[in-house]
Amino acid sequence: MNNSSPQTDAPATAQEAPVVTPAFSPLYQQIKGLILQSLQSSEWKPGESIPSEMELAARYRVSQGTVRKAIDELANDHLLIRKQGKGTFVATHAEHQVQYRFLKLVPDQGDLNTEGPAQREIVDCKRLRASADIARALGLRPGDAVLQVRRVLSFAGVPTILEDLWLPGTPFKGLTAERLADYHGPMYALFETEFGVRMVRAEEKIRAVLPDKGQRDLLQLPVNTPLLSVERIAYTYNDTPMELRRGFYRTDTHHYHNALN
Amino acid sequence: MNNSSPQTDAPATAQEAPVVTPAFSPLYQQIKGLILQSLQSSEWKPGESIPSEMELAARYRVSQGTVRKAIDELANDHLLIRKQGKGTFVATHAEHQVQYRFLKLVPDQGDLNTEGPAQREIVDCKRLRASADIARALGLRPGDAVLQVRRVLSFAGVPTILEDLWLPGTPFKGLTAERLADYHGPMYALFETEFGVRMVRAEEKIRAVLPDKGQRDLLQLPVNTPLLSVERIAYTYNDTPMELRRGFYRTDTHHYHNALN
DNA sequence: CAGTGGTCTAGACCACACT
DNA sequence: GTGTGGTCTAGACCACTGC
Repeated sequence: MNNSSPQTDAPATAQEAPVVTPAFSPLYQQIKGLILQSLQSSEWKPGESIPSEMELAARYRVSQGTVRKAIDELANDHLLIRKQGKGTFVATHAEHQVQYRFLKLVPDQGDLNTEGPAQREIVDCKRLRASADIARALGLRPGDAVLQVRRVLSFAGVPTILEDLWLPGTPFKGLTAERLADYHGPMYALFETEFGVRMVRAEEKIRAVLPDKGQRDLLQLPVNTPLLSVERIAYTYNDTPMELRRGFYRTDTHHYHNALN
Repeated sequence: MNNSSPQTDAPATAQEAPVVTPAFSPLYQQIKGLILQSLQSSEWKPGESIPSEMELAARYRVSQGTVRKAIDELANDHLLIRKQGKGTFVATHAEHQVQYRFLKLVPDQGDLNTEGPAQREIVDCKRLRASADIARALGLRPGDAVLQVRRVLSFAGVPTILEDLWLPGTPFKGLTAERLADYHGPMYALFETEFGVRMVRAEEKIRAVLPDKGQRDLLQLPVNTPLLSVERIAYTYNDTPMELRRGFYRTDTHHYHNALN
């Protein structure tokens, strides 16, 4: 736990030794790493509280302030949630607060509350072998088993989002259209509780496209209606990609909202 | 500076007295507010260093740790930039690090470095009276003077972005097409140095649209090419809107990149 | 009331940049 | 070396929650 041999140290005899050895990791970063390990190994599960700052300080033999700084960063990354007077909890996609953390489509008038919950329809759900680009996105090899899901989300009865998504077959063994349809709540919450896969961050590439006939029909669109194409890769711990999602959003009544800070 | 009369206190005799008085503002938040005032009043200008933590602690009669926490938050908001060993500096849009902080369009292959800088062409720049929607967005009254700018950005010679932007007339008195064309560097950097207006955050509404003929010609597009419509409102201190920008992005060679945390 | 996170302080020491 | 921000500690007290 001291700095004489931090994890990031490179052996002095390494083949391609770096010119400088920037390796220095503060104690609180190391603590952060240890907490992260406990989260990954499900020692503390989503929704549960983790030990108090004092307990963790004793466990890791550091001061409370150091644990605090580690937790601060994890809370900032939305991996933990602090609740004054109650404790620190493992974040979960099931909470209403963060229900739509990754969905940035909002109605032009009103907000998600006035609009009410989305109606979901699973169009398709099947296992198949990963094509080259799917495999690359998910860090798999072409031909590996993946699960493909297609669904439509409607707001106030109007089909608004068409999504295709691909999941690696191994971690999601046993996921079926029925289980998806039966589950009421965010899809990422189901992934957490049923498969122990927690999505912690994502990246999106957004384009304007014209839908093909199949997409147009599913969304009941007139011809020449441009759609927002949103390609998302969602990551679990360790920057491991766990989902590729290609969404097509109607933007005549909704828009993609983004805050730039 | 004590909590007996924080800024957020509400008079007990207020007409619509809240049921609870949550008014409690930590010391470091008050310090943050004081630093913010100095930034607004240009006591410290963009690019300059602010006093050291010890000096500020003495000035505000608090401990260094309290000042540190205030600065931490301001650095997180990108209002200040900390440089170990050198000092803390007022953030500026002129630095290469944050040059394109608000532009999320990136090339499909390579990155901004391989692509090189954008070519800019000012198509139009004129003063006019604000329409109802422009006025609403900028917090003005319809008929107030505004500056309207239209420009095209090209990458590797290919027109890629068409932007219309509106600025409130008063703060930007003296801005002309010539000054815009002559200035080499980010537009927001010019706003800082020439008009003392620093943009600190922005919000964007993104849609997929089909361009009209005028837009199509300026971007030299074939018919039926959908574009990304990006409507941005940029704010300076105190959440004061200072710019409305309507951008149209080609997304056949580029995409809008967004990180979800 | 006890237990939790949140704030504030004071002091020591480390890493980095300049001179 | 000196001054800057960055880390770590230890202790005191405050605010919120639930018993």
